[in-house]
Amino acid sequence: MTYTIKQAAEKMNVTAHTLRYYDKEGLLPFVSRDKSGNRVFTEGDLEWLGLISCLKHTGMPIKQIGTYIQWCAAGESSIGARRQMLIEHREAILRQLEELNHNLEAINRKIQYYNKLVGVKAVDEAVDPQPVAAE
Amino acid sequence: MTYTIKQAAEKMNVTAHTLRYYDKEGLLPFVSRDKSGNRVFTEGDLEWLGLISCLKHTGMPIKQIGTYIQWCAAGESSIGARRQMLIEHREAILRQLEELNHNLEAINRKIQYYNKLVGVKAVDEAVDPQPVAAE
DNA sequence: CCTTGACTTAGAGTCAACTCTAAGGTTTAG
DNA sequence: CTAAACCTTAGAGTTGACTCTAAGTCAAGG
Repeated sequence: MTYTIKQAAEKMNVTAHTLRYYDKEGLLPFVSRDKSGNRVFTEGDLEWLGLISCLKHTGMPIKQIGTYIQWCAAGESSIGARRQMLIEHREAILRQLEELNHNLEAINRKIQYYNKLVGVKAVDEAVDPQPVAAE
Repeated sequence: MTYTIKQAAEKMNVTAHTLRYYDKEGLLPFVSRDKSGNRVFTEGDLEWLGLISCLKHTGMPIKQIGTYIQWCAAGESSIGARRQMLIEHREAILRQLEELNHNLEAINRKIQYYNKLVGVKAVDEAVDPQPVAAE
């Protein structure tokens, strides 16, 4: 079974415009065309889209995703480089997670502080209450 | 002890340009000026900057941070609204964390797959190895 | 045959968040 | 006294990632 650009876009939770933009940026070299020039997405292509979505949502810039995809298209000789890029990207994700958790704690403390002011009885999972900044 | 815009920017890991931009967007109503019109940052101001940084790094748009800060400046009557905003923001952070962890697992599987191809002996903490997409 | 609706392209427009420039003011060191 | 090194403003320019428009092609239904 294959998909039109609209159907593929729906499955990926983006617009057809966005998929065309990705194609223009070199992210979709694997997508083929039918006799009248329209893009045809296969199940395998949707897996590629899933990978792109994964990299995008972890903060990799479109250009770098393009580089990665081009490396994939270039074949086995690029496996070392691809592996290295993903390892560095994993480091970036771990730093994001750390920062996000740290900031979440600060927000939690602030909410706790507001809960006290407003007189709410321990509704949320609390950390020890100390405001991040004055006010 | 007080700080110039450059020193405050350094402490916050942004440029002085960025702090002026934040001021223009209404994020720094608390910062006062010296007799010749230059911004003077107090220790308390740096705490505010810390809060702004926290909200920014968890994905809150500048405009919304502006709204929050204006609410703070408006006094006690806005405590309920501020609390509500932070509670909703916490939900957004938790969703981000969930997605980030999910995508991290996919990246880990892909790295494991490359490790096998490249013949590396279990260097990293592995999840069960399955590639995200073909190739 | 003709309209409807999906697709195509090149290229322009939008938005957030900076990032920088120009032109000028003030304070300190030589 | 003046040059360096800060600061100020208004406003223009950049970047990344879309987002949309215009003009056109193509296949199916009435």
